[in-house]
Amino acid sequence: MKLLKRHTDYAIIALLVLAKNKSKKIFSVAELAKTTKIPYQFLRGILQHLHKHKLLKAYKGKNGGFSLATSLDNVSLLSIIRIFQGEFKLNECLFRKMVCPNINRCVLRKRLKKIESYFLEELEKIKLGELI
Amino acid sequence: MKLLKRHTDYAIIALLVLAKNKSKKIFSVAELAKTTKIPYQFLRGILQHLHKHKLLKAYKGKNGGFSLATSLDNVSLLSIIRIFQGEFKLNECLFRKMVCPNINRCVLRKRLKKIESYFLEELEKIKLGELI
DNA sequence: CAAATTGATACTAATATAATATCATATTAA
DNA sequence: TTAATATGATATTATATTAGTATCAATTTG
Repeated sequence: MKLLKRHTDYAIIALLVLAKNKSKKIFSVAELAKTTKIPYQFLRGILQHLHKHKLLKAYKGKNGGFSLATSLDNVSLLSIIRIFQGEFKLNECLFRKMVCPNINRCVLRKRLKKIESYFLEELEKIKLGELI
Repeated sequence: MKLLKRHTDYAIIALLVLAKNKSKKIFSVAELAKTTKIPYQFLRGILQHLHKHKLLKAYKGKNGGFSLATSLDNVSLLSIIRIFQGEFKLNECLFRKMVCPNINRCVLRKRLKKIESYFLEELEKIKLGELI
């Protein structure tokens, strides 16, 4: 079972290309699609998402495109995952409340929550800046 | 993003019912489906899977059914997840080798592998026996 | 004003998950 | 012995998620 979706993968690849070419600054989707070999329309959607989440600046019109809005040292792997995959939920459908009528007391839920928390903390620690 | 599939959930529910009714021992799929409200055919497939993986004994013919093949103290949450979901893969499609031509040296992969390992170890520690 | 670019959104395709149906085989009890 | 009742195996269908495409509107710039 894959824990990372293609969206997440592509987003990181695109962000790293932007970070590696600081001199150029603004890339159009077409340029990025070409250098990364990510399907143009798909990549467009991804970059628009990153823009909505303030990770990219967008420039409309001729010679427009996207540029990094922040240093990747401040951007965690987890933050990208969250944008494209939402939260990881480990105890989501377990038992559908049959076993644990009282959620607060349920030992299992607590343990799962703890595992989940560690997982998220570690993914938060990984910054994209380290990958350039 | 849900990390547990319905199969896993249902499997655990069924196993717990079997463990809670030690006196009865053998349950048919029909009985289990009724008490757990899990769709009959779906549950059948799940129990057949658990049988294949030696967690259940199967009895064909009239008055047949399934019984626990082992104490749930020996059965981890992870083992059930593995049966129905396969392995969790955290670094599966990350970068499609663009960033890391040398897998062995890649720092990111090592870190992801470590997170993954902790995750699996903790899920292995949780035994279904504790949930009865 | 024309060309190039993103914004928004609707659509299609592929894959994975969930659920159902059915025929074959084995067992048991009347 | 045989009819009823189970599971074994497997094929099929339905639904949801993920992946990818298309398009029109709005904006910018030369």
